[in-house]
Amino acid sequence: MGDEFCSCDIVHENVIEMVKKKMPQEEKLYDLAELFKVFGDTTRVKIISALFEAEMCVCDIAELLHMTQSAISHQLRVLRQARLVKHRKEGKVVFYSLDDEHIKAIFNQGLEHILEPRGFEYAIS
Amino acid sequence: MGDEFCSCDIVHENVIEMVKKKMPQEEKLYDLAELFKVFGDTTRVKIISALFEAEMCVCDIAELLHMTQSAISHQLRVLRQARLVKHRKEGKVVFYSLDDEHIKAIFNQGLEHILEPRGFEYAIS
DNA sequence: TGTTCATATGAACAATTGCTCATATATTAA
DNA sequence: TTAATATATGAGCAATTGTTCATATGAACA
Repeated sequence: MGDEFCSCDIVHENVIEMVKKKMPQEEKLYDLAELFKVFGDTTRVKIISALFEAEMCVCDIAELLHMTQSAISHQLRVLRQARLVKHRKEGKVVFYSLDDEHIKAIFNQGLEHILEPRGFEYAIS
Repeated sequence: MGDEFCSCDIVHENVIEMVKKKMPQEEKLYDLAELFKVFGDTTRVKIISALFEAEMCVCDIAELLHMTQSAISHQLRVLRQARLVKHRKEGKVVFYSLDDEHIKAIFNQGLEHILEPRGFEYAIS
């Protein structure tokens, strides 16, 4: 009532209060969204999927995905900043690999969801 | 060598071939990225986090998050299309709730990752 | 029927994002 | 040092995204 965000009168104040108390800190939810954002790009998912199988250098990944070295390097930077990949230098060549087991877990959970026999369509038309 | 995407000579063909064979279908990876993309927005994460606690109507969510009814409604549409939320009508009021258990799983995996005592910073600066 | 109200939706706009291109950095070898 | 090469990075641009605003839809009720 008289609220500046919603003109509705039907507001369940008790529910809102309860949820407000139970919800994680705003900052935590922000960080969570930032993490998922990193996974929310086809190129990055492909890179992660590739590194899931083997350590690879920038050049290998570019060739594998048929993309430019620059594009791959830019995305690897994002993955590095999110600490999802590690890198190891060997002369001029930089080898990338997955940083930890969490990625596999998150990744596989997502895959299960996708593969569920429910006729999903993520068309954001 | 002579590749159109990378000017490097150091390409590990055997690794690339191996990875290429093992990687999931391109389409699956695309769908996976689309799923994560839905989780990759603060507003949507907040909505999911709220519905994690209780079923709520559009108006409740708008008030809880201090956002307009329109903004919330638009985001609920995205969540609906990704089949992450269900809705139930009761007169003029539409109640939303989480669609299934997978969300909790994916969500919590992400939180664990975030909460790991490693000094994470997802600053995409 | 017409009015009220909860929600949905289309258009427009600003902010963000992912790529390309050019160039910088860093390492190796001559 | 200079040349060659693997990777990194900044600027610019097109495409995408999230919000606002105005309006449409649909349900309850006088």
